[in-house]
Amino acid sequence: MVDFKGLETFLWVVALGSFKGAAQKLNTTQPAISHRIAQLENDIGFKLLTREARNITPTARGRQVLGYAEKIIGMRAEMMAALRDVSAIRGIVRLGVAETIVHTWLPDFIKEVNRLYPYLSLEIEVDISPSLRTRLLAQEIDIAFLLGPLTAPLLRNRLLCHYEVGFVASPALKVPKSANVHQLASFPIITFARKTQPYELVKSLFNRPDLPAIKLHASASMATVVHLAVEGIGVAVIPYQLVKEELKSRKLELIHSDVRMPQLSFCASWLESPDTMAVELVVDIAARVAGDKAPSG
Amino acid sequence: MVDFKGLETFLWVVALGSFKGAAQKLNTTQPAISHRIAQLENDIGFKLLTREARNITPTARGRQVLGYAEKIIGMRAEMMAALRDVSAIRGIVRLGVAETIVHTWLPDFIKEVNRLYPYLSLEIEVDISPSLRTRLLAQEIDIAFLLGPLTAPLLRNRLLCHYEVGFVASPALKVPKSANVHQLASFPIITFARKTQPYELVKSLFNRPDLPAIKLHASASMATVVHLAVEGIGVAVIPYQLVKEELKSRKLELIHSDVRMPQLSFCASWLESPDTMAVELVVDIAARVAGDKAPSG
DNA sequence: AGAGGTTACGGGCAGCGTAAGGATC
DNA sequence: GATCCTTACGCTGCCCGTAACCTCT
Repeated sequence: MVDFKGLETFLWVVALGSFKGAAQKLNTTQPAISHRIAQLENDIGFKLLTREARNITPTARGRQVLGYAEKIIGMRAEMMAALRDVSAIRGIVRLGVAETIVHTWLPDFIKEVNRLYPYLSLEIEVDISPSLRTRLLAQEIDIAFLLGPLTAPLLRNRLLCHYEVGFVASPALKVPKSANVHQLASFPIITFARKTQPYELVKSLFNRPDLPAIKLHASASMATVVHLAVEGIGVAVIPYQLVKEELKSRKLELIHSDVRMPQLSFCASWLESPDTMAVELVVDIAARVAGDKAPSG
Repeated sequence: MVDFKGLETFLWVVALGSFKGAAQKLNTTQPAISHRIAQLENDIGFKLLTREARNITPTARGRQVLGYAEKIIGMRAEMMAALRDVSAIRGIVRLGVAETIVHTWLPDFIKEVNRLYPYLSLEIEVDISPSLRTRLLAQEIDIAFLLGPLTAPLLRNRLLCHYEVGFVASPALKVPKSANVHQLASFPIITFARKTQPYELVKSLFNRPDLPAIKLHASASMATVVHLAVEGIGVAVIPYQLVKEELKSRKLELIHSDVRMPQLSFCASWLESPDTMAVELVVDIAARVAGDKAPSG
């Protein structure tokens, strides 16, 4: 079957008037050009070139093919150019982000978007996942990076990263390194804001008949959660990723426990619509950056 | 580099919504499709398909590529169709032919033209080569099949066939089977019309001080030449091809001689001009038919 | 004799098909 | 468990480059 290589070779042979010239232009050998043209002529079913000594000209059929070949090759070039034309990706994308992400890979993500699509602006707002969901469905934001995936009609999701959640506490708090649920329940628990997935999870985990009522501190600010934990106010339930520094500097330490905490999965979510080009490209970048930073953990 | 196969595969995967479907459609295996898409995505530099379970849809970039791919594949199909569209080859081609050809492969040629290009009409006139040349340059005919090649600016030639020329005579004439130039010169010589290449050739061959003046009969009609020879009027100088039948039925016989007769080369000649499509196609057929009929002899 | 196109031949690599793997319903 | 895409692997066949050949100036 006729292929791009054959057409391109044909174009150059005609343009340069010689096989040898085309061979140089295309960084190959004369026999290769000869072979490609022969193959093209076979595929098409007609001789395309008259090989009179020192004078290669296209035949009637060749001239006809020439026109099409130019269009076809041009179309491919145009396609590649259009795909790579970052200036075509412009405008504003309104992005809602859960705070965890702000503290992990959001800065890298923003840099990458600005690098790849300098004509694209990001408007970023940070909120808890449930709020983001509402704002997304109200079309007040274009994308949300939140705890997901969300289920709603026309809503598309893309998994971005998972974070392991666990108990951390200041060494000053003297929590046993390996604590069962009863031991943990005796400390105040500090975690995300009310209505968030982790908050509800923690609540349900400790809401057992055999456990005393626990003190549950909730904060919409991650920094506050960390700060309270470092100050020894209680045990924080938080993705490890957010307290890497504190763990390293021994301001906080990991508490092993028999409480099984599921991972937190973060998704990009957006509304399906005819032109979500910019949105999808932004999601692509998010997926890549998030994957690079935290390859599933 | 992006190739037709990749684009075509992509089109079918999107159209059918599955790799498996595309594999069946394209008579190959699912892994092959998977590989081609992966390759295409590599070449283009973006993911083109979202592989969510049971739901394959193009990405933003994929939709963009889709449009180009359709155009490109369509263009190729259009090209192939146009090249094969015999109804596009229509009109009248005025053809001038030397009589020798009329008696050899012209009927086959006409049949072939009519078969391949039923919408094309041939207007044929028969004349001696010098007249054809004049008429060609005057643009009164579009192509000439004549003794050539011709040299004139803008004139293009294509070799069609060669004919061996020799002496033939009726057995009744009692010409020695092997005759030297002196013996031959004692008989009347019958050949082509005045001003033609063979006539001039014969004249020059026998125009020697050591030879008597010869009787040279010239006829613009080949049939007349043959008839005169069969009737024993003289020795004919004629392409063997034209008297195959007479040689077989012993009405004429070959005379071997020390006179070296060069071959007659017949060419198609036509005037270069922007649209010589039909003309060139006709020449192609002539070259093929002449080659088949008389592969250089 | 030299330039340029074609043909012949051997090697490397891409692409295919089979088969196993993995994910989702 | 079934379905469908992906990955692994061995193989075939194509395409390329080297070299010899042919043709025309």
